[in-house]
Amino acid sequence: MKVNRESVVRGGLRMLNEVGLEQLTLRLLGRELGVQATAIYWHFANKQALLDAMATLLLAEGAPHLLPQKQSAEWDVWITAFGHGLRRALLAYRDGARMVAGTRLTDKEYMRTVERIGQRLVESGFTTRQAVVLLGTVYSYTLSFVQEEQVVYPSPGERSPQYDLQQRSEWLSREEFPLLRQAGPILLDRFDRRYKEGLELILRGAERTQ
Amino acid sequence: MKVNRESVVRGGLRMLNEVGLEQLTLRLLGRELGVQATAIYWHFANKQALLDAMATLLLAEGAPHLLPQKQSAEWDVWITAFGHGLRRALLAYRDGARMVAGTRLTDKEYMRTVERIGQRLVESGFTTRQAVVLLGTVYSYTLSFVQEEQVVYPSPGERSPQYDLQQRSEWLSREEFPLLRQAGPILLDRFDRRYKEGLELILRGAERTQ
DNA sequence: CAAATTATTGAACGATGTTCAATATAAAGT
DNA sequence: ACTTTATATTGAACATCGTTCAATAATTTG
Repeated sequence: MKVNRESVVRGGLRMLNEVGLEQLTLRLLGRELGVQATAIYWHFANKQALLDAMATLLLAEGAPHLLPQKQSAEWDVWITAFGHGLRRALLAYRDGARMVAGTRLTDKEYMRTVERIGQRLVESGFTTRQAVVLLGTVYSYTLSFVQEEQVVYPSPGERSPQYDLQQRSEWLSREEFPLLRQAGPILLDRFDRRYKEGLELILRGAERTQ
Repeated sequence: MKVNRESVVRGGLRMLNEVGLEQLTLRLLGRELGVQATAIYWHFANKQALLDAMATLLLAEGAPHLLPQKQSAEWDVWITAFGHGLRRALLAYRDGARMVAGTRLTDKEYMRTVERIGQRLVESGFTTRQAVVLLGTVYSYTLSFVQEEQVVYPSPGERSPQYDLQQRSEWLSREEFPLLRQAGPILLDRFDRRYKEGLELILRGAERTQ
């Protein structure tokens, strides 16, 4: 078999979804591609470089969904689309958020999109600094949120048995942790809803600087 | 030499600061403690359990600084103290944020503090859900922010040569990325300032729900 | 002082990322 | 068509890692 940079990256993402980041080894990927593991080193300097490329492709694939339907939309619609689009892109692959968190981007596809959103913010009256801070805050929030989310839901829909709600409730005594006890369902269920609410918090904060 | 759970955890954090998460091996830690690596397995089921304990201690050490000076302070002062205190705790150890991001807490010390802050929020008029969402958003934002920060500054004060500002500017052409080009200094310098501004964004958003 | 518990050792295992010379495959030059 | 060069893959090997486990030491208990 013969491979190239792109087929290795795509195979990497395919295997990532099947076995997760921890179990994604070069030997496994080689077998998937019908090639020895060492052949990958012809296309990538090391495993980290491959992970960088995988993260870059993940974001590039998601980039189109980071923009709102109507280009004429208000700036807050742009930010909302950015946040939800980014989350969706990260959720598209198992351990997507953890992978992206540890990588350096090597591609400009995603950057072009961020540039557009930033420029839209500046058009709306934000200073460059305010726009960068706002985008950075949404990015950080989203990346970390999805990292947590993917610990509870390794693959979309299938919940890890590690995070049992019942068990958590028993561990936190009613007397000492009345609030955190109620927090369980909020933190571990309905991630969609909580993500939206956190994003709205940032959004409403930005409304006041704009 | 004889060790116990605590001396292993403290030694682990000491070595973490010296060599970073990647280079922190059980053999190295064993040598530091004057013991074979396998002796650690008497005190911890596996490496992840040790990392969990290390993360737990990191947060427990930082817990006192998550509270404001005056208990009578307004709720926004409590949130600010929580954010900055958490960031400070994560920065206290090399790769602190990355370590905490991948662990499950096993101790209640940190939780007690979060419980208090949450209760303070409820006293101030937030619903339980609003308080949990607010705290969760600040937590996510901070964890991810510091993860980025620690890539650029692996140890406090010493900047990684990987993230050269000059180099970044050259990579991003002036025509295509006018905004992201200006974003460089904002994103890679003065992390203190940018963190504060991002936190204020969340804070001001919360003011409107309260 | 003996028995039982607690803790450490040292050898070993399987797996991983990575290196490197040898070799095969494809492209380019004559 | 044949040779040369560039591109890509192989297979063996290495060092290191987390981890297991029986043997042994150190400590506590009866």
